[in-house]
Amino acid sequence: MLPAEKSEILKNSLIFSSLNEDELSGLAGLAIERSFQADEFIFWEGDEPDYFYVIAEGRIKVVKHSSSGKEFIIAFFESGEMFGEVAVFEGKPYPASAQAISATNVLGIRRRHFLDFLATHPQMAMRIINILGGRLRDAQGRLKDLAGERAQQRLARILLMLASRMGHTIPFTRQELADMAGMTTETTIRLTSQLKERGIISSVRGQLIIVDEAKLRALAEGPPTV
Amino acid sequence: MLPAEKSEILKNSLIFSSLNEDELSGLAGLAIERSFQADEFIFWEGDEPDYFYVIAEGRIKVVKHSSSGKEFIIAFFESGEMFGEVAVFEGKPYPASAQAISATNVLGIRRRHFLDFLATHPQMAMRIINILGGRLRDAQGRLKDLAGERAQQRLARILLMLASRMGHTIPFTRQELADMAGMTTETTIRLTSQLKERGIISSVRGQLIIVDEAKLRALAEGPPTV
DNA sequence: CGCCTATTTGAAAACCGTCAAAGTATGTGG
DNA sequence: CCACATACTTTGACGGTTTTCAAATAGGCG
Repeated sequence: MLPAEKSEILKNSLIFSSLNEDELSGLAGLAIERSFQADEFIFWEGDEPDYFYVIAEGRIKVVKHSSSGKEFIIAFFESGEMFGEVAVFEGKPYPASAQAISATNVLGIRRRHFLDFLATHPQMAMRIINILGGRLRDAQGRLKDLAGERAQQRLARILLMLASRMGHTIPFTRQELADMAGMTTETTIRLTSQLKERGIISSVRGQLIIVDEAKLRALAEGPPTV
Repeated sequence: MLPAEKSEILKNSLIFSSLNEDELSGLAGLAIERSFQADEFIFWEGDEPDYFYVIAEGRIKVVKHSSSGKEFIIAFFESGEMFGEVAVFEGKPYPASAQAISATNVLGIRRRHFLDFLATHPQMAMRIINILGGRLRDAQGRLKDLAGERAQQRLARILLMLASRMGHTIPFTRQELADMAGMTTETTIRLTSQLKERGIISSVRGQLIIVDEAKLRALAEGPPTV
């Protein structure tokens, strides 16, 4: 891949879009390209955090496994987004694994290089703070949901969150939705079947379409007002 | 309160400890002091994020309420720690409420002042990034626990987390532990009773003492090896 | 067409929540 | 110093939501 292409990818990313050409090509010179097929792992929980990544193309999910082996999807990311950054900042092993959902190309930047870059680009640090803040807010909202809401509401909220990022067509299987909402595939199927009967969603194999967002939003808010 | 006292408090905080005297007194000049009694709220979820806070003395908890009114403790903080920062960085309403656990004094710094300060102190920004990264890692671990682990293991992990921060004597009621672990008070009591029978903890009203940390750690890892 | 994966359905059971009641520290006021 | 109020802890029974296990159906790709 040409350096100019790497620059272009970085320019299109959420974090680096504000950099000028010189800064971009400086970073691009440090970046390495890696490609993954669907289901391949970019890194595993516990690995040393040598790289932080920006997605050039494709989608990845960040997962953790419970002691019984059940998978939980902490987050998923698309092109332009970064991942693996928390471990890089702290210098501790990755707290979760990253796995490609579809064929994916990423740019990786070495921990050391990235930290040096950050130290010399204060506005970049502020941007990172904002992104981390947003992710923290998000995680805390999900914590509350998992602790206190019923499966029906958790699923509705996951669907709304996905819709706000990707539009009304949601390209995930029931199993993936289940792993995001912290429930079993069977439960997700039973709940989505209900939603289909009520005309709130429609679905085809491997994806789900939100038909009536207003009703879904009402469901997410609380139990059907008695 | 004298400016010098405010400086002293900031100097003892986790985030500002690396600042020099001039920087400290500059910040101290911007800080206001506020006091709260146990159970008073410092701010409510949804409030405008005018201030970010550093604890001078006391303990606070950050809570969210589920749609059914159940309380969930997202985090708690002691002297020297900061809270309310996520909202301040993003300029969006506080995502959770903050409530004093005991009599508490805090220093508040206005959003605008703090952002200005950050922009001119890059090493401070890096520190914030580290703290946010740590909190994010923590939140993600808890997400996985809530989604995939049994009540027994969740409780054990909460106790271990508290022990690592406060020592083996844990000054929380069963109800507070329940609100941290995402379960009911009754379930917490039943589980702690089992732990007491097995000699892993002892307890008096309002606090709990870890007697056998090794066994607790084994429990936290997974179901008792059959 | 056949295989693999995704979706669906059913029945039984487990875990934990809910509700109710009672016991036990702690502190306060008389 | 005792009595009472309050909050924390404990216990039991029951029920509901969700998981678990099992089996069948259906869609897409080579």
